[in-house]
Amino acid sequence: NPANALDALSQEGLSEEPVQEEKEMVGSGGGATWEVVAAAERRKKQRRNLKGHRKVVMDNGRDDQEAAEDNDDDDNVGNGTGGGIGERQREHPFIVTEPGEVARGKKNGLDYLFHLYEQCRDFLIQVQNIAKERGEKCPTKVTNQVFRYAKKAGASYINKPKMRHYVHCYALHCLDEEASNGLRRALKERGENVGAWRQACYKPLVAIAARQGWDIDSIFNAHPRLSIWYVPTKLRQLCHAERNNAAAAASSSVSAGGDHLAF
Amino acid sequence: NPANALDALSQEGLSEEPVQEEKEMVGSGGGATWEVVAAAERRKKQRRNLKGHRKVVMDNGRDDQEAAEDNDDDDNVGNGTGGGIGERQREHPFIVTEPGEVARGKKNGLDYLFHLYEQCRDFLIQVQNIAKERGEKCPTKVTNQVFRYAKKAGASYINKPKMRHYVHCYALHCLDEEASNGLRRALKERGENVGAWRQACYKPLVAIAARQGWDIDSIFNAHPRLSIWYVPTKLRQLCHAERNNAAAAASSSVSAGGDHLAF
DNA sequence: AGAAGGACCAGTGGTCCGTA
DNA sequence: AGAAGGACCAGTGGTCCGTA
Repeated sequence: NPANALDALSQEGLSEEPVQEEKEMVGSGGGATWEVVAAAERRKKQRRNLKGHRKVVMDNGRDDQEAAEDNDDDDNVGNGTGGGIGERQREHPFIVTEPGEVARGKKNGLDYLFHLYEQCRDFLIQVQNIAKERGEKCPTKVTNQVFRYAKKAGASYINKPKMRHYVHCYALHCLDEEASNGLRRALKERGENVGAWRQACYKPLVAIAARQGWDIDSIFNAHPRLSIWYVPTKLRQLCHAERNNAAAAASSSVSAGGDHLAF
Repeated sequence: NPANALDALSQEGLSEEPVQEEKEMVGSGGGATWEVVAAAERRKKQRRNLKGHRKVVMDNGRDDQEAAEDNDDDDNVGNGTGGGIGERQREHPFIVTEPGEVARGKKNGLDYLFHLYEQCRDFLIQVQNIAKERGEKCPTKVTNQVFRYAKKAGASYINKPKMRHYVHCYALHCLDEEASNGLRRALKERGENVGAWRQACYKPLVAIAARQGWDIDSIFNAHPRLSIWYVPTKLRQLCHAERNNAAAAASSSVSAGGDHLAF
């Protein structure tokens, strides 16, 4: 039985491919299935490399176009970026905290991270209400439109790349809070960084999917707070790869050991 | 009580706006609500006019890129474009036919139109099955991907603008086949063209929506064959406008005549 | 004049990679 | 080295308008 896709998570960077190529990939433990994905990825990268370097557009002034709509009430309940007006700092990085623990220093904790997901949900509900009033198409997910709305409403600390990056961590928090809490305590104790915690969140999620017929989409959709988030690509790929591994294991145990039972 | 939005359907081209501007608009019967939409539309048109004329790219040869995948079984059950190989004609135009009636001459009938919707559904199901097998995102609606798949599978007579154009006609056929059949017979008897029939399909649909709390999205979603189609913009707008009219009528009858009953 | 559909365009989902 | 997020890009939903 080859290394399964989950174990491959801890092997990133060990492939023959340049390290950069394998980032966020599911790993090659599954064999042919993942070669296809990896090949598509390579082609994409190549296309990109044919183009010039990224344009850099900086505008240090305020965007006056919608300044009037800004809402300066900062209901950022994490440590945020402090009170510096007009400094436009980044948010403080996350650290692994236990449930209930407040991050000290220029850091934000994981309860704060999960709180951001709840805030996005509130913004979605507002966007939905406006759409319904106007008789317009009503989003069922947290879309670009919702992120734009959040920004206009003053929640400049919410952005799409960040929220998408940690969706599966929030999923575990929603689907099995006990497991999520345990994982946080364990990773904190080991002194791991946020990236390691984030990686570690995949495994219990795939285990949940295994118990529910591998249908990660319906698992997301069945949970009221989770259903508004797109299933992350990598989580979907992991579930698929593991389902194939499980099926292969089952069928080989039938053809090898199963004979004794069947006849 | 001003002309309601549905009656306004038969008034297209009577507005003070240039005729072209009002095409596919809901009508101005509703007042302020529709002024906003019309204004947005005008701005859009203006933006477009600032740009140059459309580029014209013609390639009269075959697109060899995916010729190998072509499927020459023509299961077009309508009159289609006949057997001319490599002629690349358009489909014959639709005419208003009664249920069961086959169009004669270079025309296609409405049963054939509805059959195209069923074919799209079959193509969607195939795309969904492939996506599930591969563990990829699985579309729930007839998307660009499905139209592309249909074309590759040889159904070159299916295209997005056509299918979107008549979605609400198919909706009526799904939701109230009796009413749909009656409308077809009536419009045929009056010698109306397809455009007139298409316009006439809106009214009974809005009446259905009225009976179901004006929620056209949930009406579509509740029907297994209809749920795979996006609700057409104009139908959504008509339902919204009529809901507002109905609410206004109800509230004015409360404030005017309702007094007698309430006190 | 009525109709079919190639082609366009604004804004999407997805995430890379220059930045701090 | 680890992380936050501006910015990019391929492919979408929507439908106009040059064409037959």
